[in-house]
Amino acid sequence: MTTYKSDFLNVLAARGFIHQCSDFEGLDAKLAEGPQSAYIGFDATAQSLHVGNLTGIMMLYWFQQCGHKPITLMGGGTSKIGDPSFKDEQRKLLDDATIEENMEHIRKTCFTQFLTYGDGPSDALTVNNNDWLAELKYLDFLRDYGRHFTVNRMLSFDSVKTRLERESPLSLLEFNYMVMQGYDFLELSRRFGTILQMGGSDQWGNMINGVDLTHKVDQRQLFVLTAPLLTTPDGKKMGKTENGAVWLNADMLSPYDYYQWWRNSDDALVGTLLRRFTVLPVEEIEKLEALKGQEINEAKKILAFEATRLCHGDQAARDAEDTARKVFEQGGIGGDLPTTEIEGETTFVDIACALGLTASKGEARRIIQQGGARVNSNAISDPAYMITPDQANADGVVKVSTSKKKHALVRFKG
RNA sequence: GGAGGGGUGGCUGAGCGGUCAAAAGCACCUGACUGUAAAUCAGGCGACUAUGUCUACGUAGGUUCGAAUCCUGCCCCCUCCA
Repeated sequence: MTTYKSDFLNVLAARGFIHQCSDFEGLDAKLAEGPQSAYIGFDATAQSLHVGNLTGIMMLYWFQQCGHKPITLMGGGTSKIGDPSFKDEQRKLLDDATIEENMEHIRKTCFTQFLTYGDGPSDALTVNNNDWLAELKYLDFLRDYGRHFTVNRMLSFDSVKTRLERESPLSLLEFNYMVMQGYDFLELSRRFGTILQMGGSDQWGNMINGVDLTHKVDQRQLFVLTAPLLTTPDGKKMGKTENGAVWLNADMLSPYDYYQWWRNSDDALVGTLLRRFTVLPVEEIEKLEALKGQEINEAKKILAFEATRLCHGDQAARDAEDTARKVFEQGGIGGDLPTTEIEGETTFVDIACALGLTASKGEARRIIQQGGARVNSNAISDPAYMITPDQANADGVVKVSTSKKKHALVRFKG
């Protein structure tokens, strides 16, 4: 493995974050000189970020750990456009209020868990690109910056090509996304002396535009660094659960579910995930990923615990781990399981639906027929099965399950 | 503005008057095998007050005993022409 002069690149290399860089030597030299600032852009299209964004957050985390200043750029302005990269369809446009609300929520619930914000030299900073994008004058912008972008080149990016090949319309608005993103980098370099933009490898095209633009306009050298996209061994994108994205915000995905998501990762990925999403020393990770067969479960437990700890804190991680152990290793009940209170008896079908274990009553019935339904760990087969107070344990709780992995609790009032 | 093609379930994509809640594939769900993994295999996959009812094939109407399928208006997309 190549050894760099800068701590940051060494850490990133050791932890599998490096895919491409516009200029390794140049960047390495800059970083070795002293504290620098780098940024990553985040969409404000939802109330929370998800594991897909976690690679970027971890890069900023290490950047800060190495004494540099990370900047989280919220795409308040660009979210009004929507990144068309590799998408088939035009995205829905969001209104300003929603974007504003999303940004605030993301900053509070996601970033502050991983980064230290403040005014110090290596404290993190959040900026909103709407601050400068919203004020651009169309004609001035075209004359000053538009002339540096050739359509010939813009058309050559893969992100655009997919759209064109599918004969799926790409509006001028969306086509401008990469121009805006390029301009962001220029703006940050002017405002904060930012020299580096990081991101996933799919962002390479968008990112490199900022380097070119700044070089042409300000004659300054900036850098981009991309991380390999996280994929399953068969090449699919990672980051989905049965209910959608793996959110970082506890309101949208409970720490227990978050823990479980990591706990269930693919064997082949455990090493990669440990490197990327925990802060355990690399030597320790090497030992863990050497485990074979069944033993690899131990590595997964550590992965799940550490990843949950980073995102939700020590206590939440312990609780999640505790619940998982009780439920899966002892066939019992844990406090982190979703719970609902009812009065009197109800059908299994109704309660499974109310708890969100199934999407509809029909699905609940189907699961009973298929043998996935359990009450207090005993399989049931009657579609009209009733949950009654006398099934409750000493704590007044009944466990209902709709598969081997989906459990919830029902508590009786009184 | 003109000519032609097209809009079908989460996606791809068949159907082109009844047997269509709509083929097939992907995705997803449950089970079996395992190790809370992968692969494989079996089954499932609109909703509900459930042998029935309701909603669904861009949208609004019409023809018909009966329409995703035929007709008309409107909206949107693609290709070409002006």
